[in-house]
Amino acid sequence: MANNVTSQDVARLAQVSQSAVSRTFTPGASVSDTTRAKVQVAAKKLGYRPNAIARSLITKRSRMIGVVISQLDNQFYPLVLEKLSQRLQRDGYHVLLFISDSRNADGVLQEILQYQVDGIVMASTVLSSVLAQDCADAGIPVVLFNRVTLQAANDKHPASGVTSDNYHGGQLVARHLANNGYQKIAYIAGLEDSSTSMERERGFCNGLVEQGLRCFARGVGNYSFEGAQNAAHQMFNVDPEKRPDAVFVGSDHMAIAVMDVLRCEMGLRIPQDVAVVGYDNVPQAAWGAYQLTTVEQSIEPMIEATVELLHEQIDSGLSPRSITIPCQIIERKSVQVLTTGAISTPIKRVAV
Amino acid sequence: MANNVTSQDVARLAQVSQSAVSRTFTPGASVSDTTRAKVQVAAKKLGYRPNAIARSLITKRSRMIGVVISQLDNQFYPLVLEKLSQRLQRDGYHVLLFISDSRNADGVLQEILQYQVDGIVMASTVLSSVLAQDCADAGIPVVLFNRVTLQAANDKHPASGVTSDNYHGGQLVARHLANNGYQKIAYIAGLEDSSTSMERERGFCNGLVEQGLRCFARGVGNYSFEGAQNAAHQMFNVDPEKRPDAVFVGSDHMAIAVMDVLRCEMGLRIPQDVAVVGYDNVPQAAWGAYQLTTVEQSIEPMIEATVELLHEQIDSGLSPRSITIPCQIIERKSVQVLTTGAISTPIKRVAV
DNA sequence: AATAAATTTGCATTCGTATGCATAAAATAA
DNA sequence: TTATTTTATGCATACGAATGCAAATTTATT
Repeated sequence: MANNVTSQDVARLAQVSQSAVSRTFTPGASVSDTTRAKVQVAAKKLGYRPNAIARSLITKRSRMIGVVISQLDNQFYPLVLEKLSQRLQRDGYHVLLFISDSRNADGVLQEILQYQVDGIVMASTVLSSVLAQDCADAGIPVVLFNRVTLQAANDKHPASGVTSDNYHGGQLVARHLANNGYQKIAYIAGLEDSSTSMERERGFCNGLVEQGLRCFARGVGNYSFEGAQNAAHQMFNVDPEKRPDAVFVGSDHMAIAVMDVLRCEMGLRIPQDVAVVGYDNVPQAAWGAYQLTTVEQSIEPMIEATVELLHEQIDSGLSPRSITIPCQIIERKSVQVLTTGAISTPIKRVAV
Repeated sequence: MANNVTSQDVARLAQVSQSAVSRTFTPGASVSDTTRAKVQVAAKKLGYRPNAIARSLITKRSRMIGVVISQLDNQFYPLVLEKLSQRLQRDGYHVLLFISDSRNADGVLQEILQYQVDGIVMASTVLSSVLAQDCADAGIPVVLFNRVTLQAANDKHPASGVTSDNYHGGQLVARHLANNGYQKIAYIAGLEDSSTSMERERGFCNGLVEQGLRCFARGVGNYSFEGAQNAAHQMFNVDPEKRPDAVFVGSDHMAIAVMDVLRCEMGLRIPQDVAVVGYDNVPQAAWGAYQLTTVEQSIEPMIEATVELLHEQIDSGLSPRSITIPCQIIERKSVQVLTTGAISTPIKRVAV
């Protein structure tokens, strides 16, 4: 923080008032061309750079958005962060980053609030929704990214939210697997209490029922690599006939862990022995070694919606609302596709 | 930015002066226990939260560190960001994030400077070192992460830097491959003008010479997935005898792209037909499908050094300096290891 | 109990910029 | 040319917290 030259200094050199300097750097303010020119010359000569801190103090706008995120090991989130940051930069906002972690969550969020951020994006499944509530109560616009507030009871200050259509995504997977003849279809959940995982599972199970099936087995991976490995072990370390012939995993990140366990540790072939479907469509899902069929969560429209909601609340003072982004299945090679034309009723799949 | 209650409000309610309120929230300031208690009660009642913006204005310390980063698709960088952010949070600093991208780099960096950050960490290979110079000239401590300033000429304001021992890393790879009997050893570079890629290549080539070999082929992947795929195509789409039997790739991210091309598109086996070695040791390198032998860049010590350098410059006003972190080879299964005991001279490897 | 020393406290000012208000200058209309 | 409107400019103040200084209070010393 070593920028010493102030608008006063520039004013002195340019022989104008400090107001004039301020006005040349404030878009839309009233300054004559001659004055502006004088100021700009002086400013350049001194290397003047307006002090955003001082500006924030008086305008009560910091032009900073607090972004709370975690699980950066799941490639989906770095990508979100990248796009979101670039998108906000385009609008002249900057990202004050906070990597959440169950321990310090509360404390550091308080610190973020001290920085008078104009809004907050919470893209952390781990974070309790109580914190989101705190911010909303403090009058700061909050947008939940990829998650949803659970408690509808205390709806005095609800938060905005953007999610993909998790229910429908799960449903699509159920149909896809059932339509391709799989019968013993399992689910590996993410975090038990996360809205994403719950919705995906609900859509998935209902989808199965719709196809005359039911969920054959269920594990929990907590959205972590290790969690998914454990779940895979538990689920597949059983008699072959009690083993699922397909598994829907709550995120690509976990699905890849599952595939590694299945192939490298248990010698199973994908998709011949087991089909695997993920969720997110992270770049790794397309990698040659995995070729994972998955449900795409389109980052761009989700970001776009997030920024729109932020603006609605910051600039227009509108009420919070939720936006759901449609999703679609991306078919790759981790599911074996029946070639016998259109199928209406499930067909018994036999060992290959 | 909707926190309306100020230290004045608290002072009024607690029946003390504004100074007293300020002092209760300033560690080490002189306040009696009774006053502090009164203030804390009032503050809690009003939901008071000190305004970090106002504080920064007067203390001339924003407690924000600007972090400039790019290539978040390469898992190494999200991990760096995560660790760095958490480490800075521990010290009461916050991260103002800037995703760089060749186009807007200059403009947005100026904006970051306006926010009076106390220091800047540049972890973007893409960014021109001119910008680093600009910051240093502005008197703001800069630490280059995983790169080094090229121009030693204008050493009036050098920047600090943290790198792994890239030269030695390259050398280790050369020895490892040569010692295991590989003879036609190639290199796929990252960005041609990045210090990391240059140093790794220099160490690698010298290491080969040391073993009586020379670099058999060379490609450029620019640290991108697509770049690496192209480089692999060019390098391996040739007569089998003109094909390398081992390739050192400038980053794991690229190495994985190369492996996919080699295996899925060209039907080559790793390590039987071609050995592959990467750099970084990202989590994916350990994934079952890749099992990539690589050079580890230890993130933790690199972050630790980065924070140390920042503190040196911010708090103690010391001069910039550079720190090099040692690295080591992590052996996995993408290189075939000779089992014939210790080897002093290169041994001709025959087709398996 | 009286004095000296140490600790609290409040007053007033400061940080760097934005902005309402009144005045001065320029542009337009009569 | 004069009157009227429009546009520029500077002055003074505000934003919210931190801090040097002096006065007031408490504590320690004799």
